Amino acid sequence: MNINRTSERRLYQQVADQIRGLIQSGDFVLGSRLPAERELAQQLGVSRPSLREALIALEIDGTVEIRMGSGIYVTATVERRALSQAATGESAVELMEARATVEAAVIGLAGARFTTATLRGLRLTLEAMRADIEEGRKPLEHDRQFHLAIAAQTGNSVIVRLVGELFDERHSPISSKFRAHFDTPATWRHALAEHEAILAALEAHDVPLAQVRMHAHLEESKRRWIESEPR
Amino acid sequence: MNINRTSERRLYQQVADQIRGLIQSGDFVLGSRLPAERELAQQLGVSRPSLREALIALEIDGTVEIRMGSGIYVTATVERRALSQAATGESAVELMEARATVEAAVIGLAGARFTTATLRGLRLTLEAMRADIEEGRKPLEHDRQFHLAIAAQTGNSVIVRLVGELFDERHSPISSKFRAHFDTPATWRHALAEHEAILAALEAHDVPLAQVRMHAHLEESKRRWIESEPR
DNA sequence: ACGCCCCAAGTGGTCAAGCCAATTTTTCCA
DNA sequence: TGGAAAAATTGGCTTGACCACTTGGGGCGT
Repeated sequence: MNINRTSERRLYQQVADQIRGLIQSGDFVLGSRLPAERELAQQLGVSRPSLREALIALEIDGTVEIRMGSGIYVTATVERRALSQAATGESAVELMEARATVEAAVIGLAGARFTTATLRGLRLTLEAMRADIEEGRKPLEHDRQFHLAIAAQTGNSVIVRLVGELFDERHSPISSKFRAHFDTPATWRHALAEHEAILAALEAHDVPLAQVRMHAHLEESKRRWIESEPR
Repeated sequence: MNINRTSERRLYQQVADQIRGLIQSGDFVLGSRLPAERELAQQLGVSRPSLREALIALEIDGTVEIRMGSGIYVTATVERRALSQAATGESAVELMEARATVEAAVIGLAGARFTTATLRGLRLTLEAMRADIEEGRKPLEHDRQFHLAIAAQTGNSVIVRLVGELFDERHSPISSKFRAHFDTPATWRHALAEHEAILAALEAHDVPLAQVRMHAHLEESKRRWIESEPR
């Protein structure tokens, strides 16, 4: 049907999205049973193992429930999940503003506690981030490590957990899935430059400047994220 | 290896958990490449298609990154997620210090946005809190309402959620169980007086003073909590 | 006529084997 | 010694087969 074999996305992702689209359009109704695997695979023009991979993705995100011997049942619709998100009223804007507020306060608390050794650790994290970018890898892990290392300087594991959770909400694979081209080497390079500016302020022991720069970094990250939202 | 073929869980879920366990135990290191699909399938005693289904689950939850022709790379560890869930590793001290940090930042953001009407609403909340105390009721709900009303002035529902979650952790039934006599009318009256001081600063439109007083309030609340800890 | 049991068909679960495409490594030649 | 090409290794996807569970229909007994 509509599988783009030249796409960089994995086939299971395309097939899963296609099924979500069929559910959203009403072709597959909430609570109803989908066509059997063999038939659905044929309809979508893929093999049964590939369809099964797509169904796993749909099972994980709660769209379908799979019952051996019985069938595949629609348990959630894209609209319902969108509604659920709308009900909490949380958006990317609010998440990033919350992060900016929290992490600016955190770096304010942590800023005076950095030593030469811990600053050096931050430096190494940024160098690892740079190496990731240059070698074509997503520097997500080292990005996260940078934010958590700053939070860790507070010596407060609740703060570390909060910063980690907020970071993960920003980067959850499920939320990122809807933004095909968001994180590019160019955007990662911007993020790295902003991290460098934060580190420079910490190295200068200028905590207020570090706060301003952390806040600016997260505002910029918000802007990059929002600009990539499909409209 | 350790696949339970009588288990009701799907094979891919068991295999995915097994791989998470290997990552957590250090057999597979963050950033490193896993054994190739064919080898890993053999090691775990499952077929390659079954392993691939497990890898999809791990890709979706961010544990691994899969690169065609290159390999499967560990991008997240279970330890970090375990750390994220650690309630036992966190103390009352850390929770209250985290609250102080976050809520001082929040009132800094919210402070300039109060109007006469919203300040009046805060006043009514404090009067309800006083009535609770005088009538022998725990003013917990109005205490919470006071903190959330301030957070609500930011217009950011993520911030409201964070403040609410941190408040609830402070007052969760499980954590409160260990402190049979912590909250007394005397301690509540102290808390109320501190809330009054915060409100006075907001009424004077003195946001920095409101921040200092919110911070002091939560430090005092920490002290009251810790003094009641059984030793 | 209704209820129960058994069997067959239809369903998902897992596997083996093969081939294609991308990446990495090794080898060969200039 | 370095670069290019070939080979090996990697993941991606397919075909086909068999196993296990569920459901529905038919037949038999009360």
